[in-house]
Amino acid sequence: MTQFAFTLNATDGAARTGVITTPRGDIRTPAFMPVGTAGTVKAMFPEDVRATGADIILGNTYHLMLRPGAELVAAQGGLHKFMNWPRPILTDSGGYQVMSLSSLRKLTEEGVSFASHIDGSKHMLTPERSIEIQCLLGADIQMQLDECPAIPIEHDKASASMRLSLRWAERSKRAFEEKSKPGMALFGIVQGANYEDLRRESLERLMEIGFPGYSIGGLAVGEGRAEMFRVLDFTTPHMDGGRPRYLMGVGKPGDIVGAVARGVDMFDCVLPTRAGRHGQAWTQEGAINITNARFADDPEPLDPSSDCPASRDYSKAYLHHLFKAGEYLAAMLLSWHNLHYYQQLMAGLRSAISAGRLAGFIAEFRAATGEEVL
RNA sequence: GGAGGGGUGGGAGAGUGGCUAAAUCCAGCAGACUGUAAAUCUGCCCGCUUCGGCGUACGGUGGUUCGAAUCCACCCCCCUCCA
Repeated sequence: MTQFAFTLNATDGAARTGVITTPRGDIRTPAFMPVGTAGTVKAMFPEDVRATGADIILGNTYHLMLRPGAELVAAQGGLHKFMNWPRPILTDSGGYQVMSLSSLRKLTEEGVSFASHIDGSKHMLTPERSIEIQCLLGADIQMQLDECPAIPIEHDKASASMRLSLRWAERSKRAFEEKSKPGMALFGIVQGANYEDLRRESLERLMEIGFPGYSIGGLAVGEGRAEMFRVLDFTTPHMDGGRPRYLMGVGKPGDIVGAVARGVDMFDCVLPTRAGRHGQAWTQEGAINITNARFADDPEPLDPSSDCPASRDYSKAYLHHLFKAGEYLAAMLLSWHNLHYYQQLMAGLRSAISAGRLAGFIAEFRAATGEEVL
């Protein structure tokens, strides 16, 4: 049986391209992973997600725990079968909800106690329970439970939070060794806000514990692009070069390009789907909002040269109309287009790194989109 | 012809003497969204503005009053019922 493994194929400066192999299929890196929190990449059919070029998608421990329940998903044959996505799935541990649902939870050494945002019922998420749920779901790549604090945060608070996440990393690994099946992988998550000493301490301790991949958490949480890149600059050079590096929750296209240049291999973000549902589309010329009045009579598609039907076969005027009319197809087409744009961007990055021309690729990206990649 | 009801900002529709440039919803115009409580949220939405304000406004005209979308008179228009 295929085990979890990471193979580097080429590097260009700090940037790398390679393949993560898993029993459910390969993941080409740098990889963008669409987010399918509640067992669906919103407004997308799984086959269309695949057609955009996605090798792996995300699921979420907290949301699937509440509804429909991890045991139910397991009884239905696991998340892959349940949602008809046979390829790799990475699950977040619920750590992000520690931040996004901070008003609905209590944090203790033991874990996080959530009051369900759906019905108020109480749910205790410990590192052990989070891993148990991720194993019940059948996630191929799992995340340790962590605390994801927003930036800015004082050094002493960031330090205490990071050390809690480290203790949870150890507990998560023990639970994973007990519950997981062959071929599954557990990633540790580097925390420490925007403090170099804390990021270094977190990383060194995690590498002592030992994981098959390392996530960088707690970024894109209010610090801004330049500060995020500054944190990456003093973090990725110290990471295990033989393991995949996953920048959690990132990001905008320019964020991804800059992070790839700094040696990150994996990304996930709700932006292409969420912003797509809200009318924002990324194009070769940068981001546009299709609901703007200027597109009402624009007969051009988002990208006539694309091989994505959503980008190629529908005019901006039609997409504009669908949004104005509140039609479901509006969200579907723009989610599809954006996911395709992101996957094309990743494919472009991979081939540029393979060819040793990443700098040129970035220069072209900056010139075309006006994005500051720094 | 008679009786009754009503005319408020692009639309619907509150408001019956000062707290009203006028609730609320919709439409419109922009913006935001980063390990998804999001098909969501925020701002603008009479004109001008140096964003502090200023000027005009609730069918029309004329009154009452310190003050009127709100009270009075007449006129115009719409709806319902009766003939």
